[in-house]
Amino acid sequence: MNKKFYNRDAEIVARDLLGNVLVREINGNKLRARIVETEAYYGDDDPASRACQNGDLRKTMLMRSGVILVYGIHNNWMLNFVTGRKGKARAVLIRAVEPLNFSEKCNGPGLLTRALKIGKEFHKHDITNHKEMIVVGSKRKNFDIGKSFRIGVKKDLPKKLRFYIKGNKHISRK
DNA sequence: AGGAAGATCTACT
DNA sequence: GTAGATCTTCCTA
Repeated sequence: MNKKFYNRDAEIVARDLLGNVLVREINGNKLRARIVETEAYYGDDDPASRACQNGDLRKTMLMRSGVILVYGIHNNWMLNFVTGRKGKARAVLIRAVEPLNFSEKCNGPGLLTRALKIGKEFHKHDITNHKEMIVVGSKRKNFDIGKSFRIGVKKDLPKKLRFYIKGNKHISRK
């Protein structure tokens, strides 16, 4: 997926990311995983996002779209992509993926980063131009998209910002 | 320097 | 269903 793909509102990118394939290359081995669950995060006026505070996370969310943002919480790393126009503070969280050519469980944001060995090293790197991790488009998009409120957040916005592939067995929750 | 909060996961009841 | 582990980041003094 090119930069133009990410250069839209977080909600749109989150929805369009479903079904695409995340390719993680480790020592020449390619692990492929289909994205099945995402969430959109905003900076300003989003009480769930730490980017509504000052700090490195907010700064990163203000960077150009396509930047990888890795956020650590409770001994887990969260994988995000910065979206929207520069200066907008928006990002999409990858909450769950479906393993295609390996077997570790990826039905949760912390689990997938562990299975794919994604850590702080990727913070601020570029997902549209990276040797070890990219997202490739998929034509197989004949599925229904489900919507819900975000999971695990203390204070959510009054809007459904979580998207998932309906009926998929690898989403973190129904 | 210290502390609290946080977008989680696992295990046990 | 509930509790506890465990770590990074940000805020305050």
